[in-house]
Amino acid sequence: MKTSKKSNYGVTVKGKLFDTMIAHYLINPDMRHNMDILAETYLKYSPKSIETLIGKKGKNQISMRDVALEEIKEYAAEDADVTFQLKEIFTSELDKTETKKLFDEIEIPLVSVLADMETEGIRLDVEFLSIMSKEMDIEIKSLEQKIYESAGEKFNLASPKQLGDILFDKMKIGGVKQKKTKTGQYATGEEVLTYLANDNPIVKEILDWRQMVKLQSTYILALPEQVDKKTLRVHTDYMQTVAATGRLSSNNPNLQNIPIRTERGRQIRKAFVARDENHTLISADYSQIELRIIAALSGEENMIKAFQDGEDIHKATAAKVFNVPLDEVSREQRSNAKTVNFGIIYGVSAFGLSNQTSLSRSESAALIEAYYKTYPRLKSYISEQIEFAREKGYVQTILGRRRYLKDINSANAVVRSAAERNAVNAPIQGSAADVIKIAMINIHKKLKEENWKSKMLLQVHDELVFDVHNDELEKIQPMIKHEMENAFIMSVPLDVELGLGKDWLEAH
DNA sequence: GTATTCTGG
DNA sequence: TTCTACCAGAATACG
Repeated sequence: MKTSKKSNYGVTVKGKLFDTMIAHYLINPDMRHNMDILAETYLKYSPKSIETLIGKKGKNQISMRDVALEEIKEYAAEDADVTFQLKEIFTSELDKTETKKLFDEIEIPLVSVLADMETEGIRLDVEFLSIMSKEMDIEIKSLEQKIYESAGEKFNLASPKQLGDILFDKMKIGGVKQKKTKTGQYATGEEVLTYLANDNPIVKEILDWRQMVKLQSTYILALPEQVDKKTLRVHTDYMQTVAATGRLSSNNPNLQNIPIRTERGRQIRKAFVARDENHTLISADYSQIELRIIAALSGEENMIKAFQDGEDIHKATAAKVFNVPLDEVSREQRSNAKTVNFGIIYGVSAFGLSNQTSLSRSESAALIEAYYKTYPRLKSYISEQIEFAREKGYVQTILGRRRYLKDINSANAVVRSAAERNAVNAPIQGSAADVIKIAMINIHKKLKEENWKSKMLLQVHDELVFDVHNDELEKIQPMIKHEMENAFIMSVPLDVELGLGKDWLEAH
């Protein structure tokens, strides 16, 4: 959402909406959707660019309100004309691609839902982050000392190039043959360093340093700068036409990648708090939504039954694949089954699986074979998706959202395989996006029509975060759960887990 | 502007 | 024989 339905000047847009970017996003999500490109592509016409009026992006760019009316006139009229011409074309294209319903009933209603969420924003405990920042600074400085001492010199730790030269040319860590990036310098990514962590203590220190600097620069220092002066809250911008699968994306700031996986990182979530002492955050999370969708779409009875019986799906998978009783599944077996379950969604290969687990390539191949024996319909579903893509040139979600795969018949095996993985992944990821969008629209409607005080604040792909007035705490929980679990009925039940707390860490 | 790295689902 | 997981955004270095 670049433009919000409610402007900051008290004007509320009414009536039927049509948005050429959203329309084109449904017609072909992989392409660009800005008006200039659309006009060139569909009207063979290059409109007067906005930059000729306000200058290029940057500090010298002026505001449209400072441009003379006479100059604006031509631009504005052309803008309206081009938009209208595109609308005529896209209306028939939506019909042709059978995405009209998706447009009218999901994407367009979602516009005002997102506008309200963006306008609402979420409160940030700036004081908390400031304390965290000071503690982090001390740890970072101390690690830098240690690292420079071990390296025998000072250098720019943030430069992967300099770091690679120090570690591999000077210190000879891990022997002579080291992985290089495509530009020829040493690879120093997380994967490489973790592999070498036991060779020299400096490696672990660098990993720690990297993590802390990341947290400091991307979150702890950056988030407080994004607090709005008027509302004292952070207002993310949801992009509705960026992710080719149908997901939303979030920026300025991105609130869809706030840390959670490491202990140090997840502390940052304590900074996202309820609006005041009369409110509580509720986080509502779809449990395993993508696996449930692939189970339903494939009609794989063994997997469907596991979900219907409310089993731990990774454990249940392990029991079947390794042929052991449910209560004798080891931690490692469950972990490996979990990796394959996720791998299926991404288009698993023996190589990829062996990279993600401690298994060798042949063990991985054997595991995948046992997996398909357990869930035979999954294997045929994957083949059917690829076959569908080859014939039609696209795949689709449960709501008919399309993704075109131009490389599906490519002679280049690498390119073709990537398209085949997309043929499997896009309907799964995209259908999950469809489901949560339906839930968001329905919940937003209820909150408005029934005059709830509580607000929906955030969406993180399979999670919704609400700022709930304490008076409504008991009543809202079953409502949220019901709306999310019944957004789209399939042969597999959807399951939503709720959590509450004064901050996002406690709620999640 | 591109490459690398790392954060999330 | 090779070397790939799917979808994003942000910070930083470097040419």
